[in-house]
Amino acid sequence: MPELPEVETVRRGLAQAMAGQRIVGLEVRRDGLRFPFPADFRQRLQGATLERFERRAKYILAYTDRRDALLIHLGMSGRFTILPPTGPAEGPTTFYYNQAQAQGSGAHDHVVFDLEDGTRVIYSDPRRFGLMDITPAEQAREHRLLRGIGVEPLGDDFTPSYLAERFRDKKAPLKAALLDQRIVAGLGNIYVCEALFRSGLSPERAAGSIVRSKGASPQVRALVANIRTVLEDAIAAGGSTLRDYAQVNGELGYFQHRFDVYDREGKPCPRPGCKGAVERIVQSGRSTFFCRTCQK
DNA sequence: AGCTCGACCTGCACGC
DNA sequence: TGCGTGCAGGTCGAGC
Repeated sequence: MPELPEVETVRRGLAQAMAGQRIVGLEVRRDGLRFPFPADFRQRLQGATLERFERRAKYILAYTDRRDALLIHLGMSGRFTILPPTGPAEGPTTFYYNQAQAQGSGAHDHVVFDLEDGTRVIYSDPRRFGLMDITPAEQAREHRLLRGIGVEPLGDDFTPSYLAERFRDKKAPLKAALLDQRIVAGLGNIYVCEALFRSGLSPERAAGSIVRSKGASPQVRALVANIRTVLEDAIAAGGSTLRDYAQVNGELGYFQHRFDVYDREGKPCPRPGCKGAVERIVQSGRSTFFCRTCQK
């Protein structure tokens, strides 16, 4: 699922449902996801109050009143489902989580949080590429998985001169360079394709080739601007969808979004006046979608 | 040092 | 219907 905009949408949804609340029950149904859960994982979270939710790259950091941070990555297929209490309409202490039953499955529900107000939050992840870890809050941003990650593309440090510096002399194709989390944090396969399309840049082109000897070229500037807007647009779409969608079935993360090129192989190029078609190629083992006519 | 690729998992869409 | 194949929004670490 998740690239930066989806993770940000999930972060906001979790904060809305969980911040300020105590975890009164925590069920951990397997040994781990991508990595084993720490031995004291459950003990450190059970009874703790969740204070605030941050995002770094595609990671979510949930800080507790015990000076811990719960580190979460959704991998490819991680999802959170929020089930508001539907009781106690039918009884003083009974809460019905019938939405979960309506959705069936549950086979991949790995971690279940029960909060003091009766909300239940379920993490499910069929492929189990996601991860959760618990770490002291002060060191959370220096966690081994976060150390070395590049700048936030929506932050002040993501500038044309930064990108030019990191791309200079780089022979890897633009596609691979933008997927490299050590350079820019949070881009994934979809938004790299989309940002390159908006910029009119070929994903096959060497990253260093858009850098002028002096520094940031117009192409670098355009790419930086387009990366920002493609992410902001997606967050806006997720945010607007979040309200309705989360009310319908409690799920956070996926939302309806139109892409210009991603997963549109063979379709006409959406650029007005362009006669080209969207092409699919494979770069470092992953699909790239682009229009050869307008992306140079 | 920089880059590519396999590995980690399950589910789903497709063609035969 | 069943089976094999290829594909999926990520990323770590081995190996060139």
